[in-house]
Amino acid sequence: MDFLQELAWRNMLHQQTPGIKEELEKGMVTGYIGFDPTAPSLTIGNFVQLQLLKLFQLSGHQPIVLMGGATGRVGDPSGKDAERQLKSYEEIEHNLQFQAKQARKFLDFENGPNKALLLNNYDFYREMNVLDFLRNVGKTLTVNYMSSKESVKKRIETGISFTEFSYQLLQAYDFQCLYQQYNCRIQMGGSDQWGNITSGTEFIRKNLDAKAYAVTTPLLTKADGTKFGKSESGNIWLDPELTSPYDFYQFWIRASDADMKSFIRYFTLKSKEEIEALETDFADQPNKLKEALAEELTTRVHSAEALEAAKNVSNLLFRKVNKDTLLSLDASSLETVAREIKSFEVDRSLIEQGVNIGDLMTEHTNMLASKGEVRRAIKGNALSVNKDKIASHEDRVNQEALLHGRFIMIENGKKNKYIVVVN
RNA sequence: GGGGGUGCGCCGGAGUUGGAGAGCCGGGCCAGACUGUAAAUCUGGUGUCUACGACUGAAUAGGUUCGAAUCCUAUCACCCCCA
Repeated sequence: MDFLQELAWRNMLHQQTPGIKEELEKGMVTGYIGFDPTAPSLTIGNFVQLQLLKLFQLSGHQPIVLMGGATGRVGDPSGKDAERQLKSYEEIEHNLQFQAKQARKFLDFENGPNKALLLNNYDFYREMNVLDFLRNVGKTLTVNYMSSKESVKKRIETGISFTEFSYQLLQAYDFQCLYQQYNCRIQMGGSDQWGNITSGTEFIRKNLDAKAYAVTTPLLTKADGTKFGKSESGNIWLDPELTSPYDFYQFWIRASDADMKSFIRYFTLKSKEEIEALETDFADQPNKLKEALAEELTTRVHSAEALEAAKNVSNLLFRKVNKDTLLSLDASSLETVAREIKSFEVDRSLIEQGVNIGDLMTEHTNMLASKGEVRRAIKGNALSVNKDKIASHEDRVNQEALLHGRFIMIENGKKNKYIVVVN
């Protein structure tokens, strides 16, 4: 596999520095991508970067995952129109541990001369004091050069702290350290990182009198212009506690047709031939492509078992949708559904006494935020209990609604489904 | 340090010369219909509640007034000009 060709046909090649093709053809090269631990988990946005490292490794090169223990403490101004809120050291350390664990799943850290490495850039600064920094790092670039970077220019009007302004120095020095300590020649990333990355190649050129290279991928955008990686309910995380495997699977199934063309090439490890075959069928069977994508990614990010559960639940909830099939489900199937979708536990006595539908959905669970929302949903014919539409906000739910003596399925519209579990 | 301005719904805009605001337009978002769990289109909705009604609401806290988003005082945030 040729790394650059692979990126090219996947439409993942945005910018590259000259000479990189020749460098990669010489043999195994080491390259890295940095990840700042500003969130408790990686997202599918970060997954694109992991995918890039994966393809790099599959091409016979050595990937480095560089966790931003240092840079995360400072904050990258790229793509932000306002100053970031600093995270506490404890939070950053906690996030870093979690993200590092996640990243380990996607690359081969065990075998071969090109086995992946996981490093923390805090190690580069542990022994450094502020004077060392100013003399050894800060002297490399002029403020003029740094100010010409897009990430800084955009903030000149609205303001940028010295802290965030310095960020590119840290990232550039990272690259220099990796070059010296690990012979790392390439830095990759999203196209928004181009400025930071080229600061790094500049460092290596000036301080080491050596040549380093950069490759970036186009930032993934959605057909409707909204940011990739966010659903209406927020980020899509790789952590199953934050985004359940079912929700993760559903994210791909529900994706817009128009986005499929880029998604399928960005996210799967399928061969060019397989992808082209799927794309040919796409017009007739758009859902087949979405399923293929959802299946591969759910397996890779979670597991085969998680995919199985997510698919089962999806089938139960979307394929066979009438009341009879719901009633025919056995208790263990419902148990599975309750684990995968949002479920709420309530006291048995509550249901035995009979509870108002609005109270149940707001006070006793938090399916909806207010009773006004419950009324509006009922008015819009959106609410149902066990597949029976709710006609009035005065309706009550009692033990007759219990399936197998302990489950109630409540739906708000086609997509928002909840299970109430009685105990 | 001095002077001026702005601040209401998730966002953008319009409007309010002390006299009716849960309140205009657009976007977003939610739901319904149609579909394929997609898009487009059409329809309804988008502060809270014990709901044909009531309550809260114009940055925050006070004040003047029969009546305040509008006037006054203080505070906060942002913007502009001068130094």
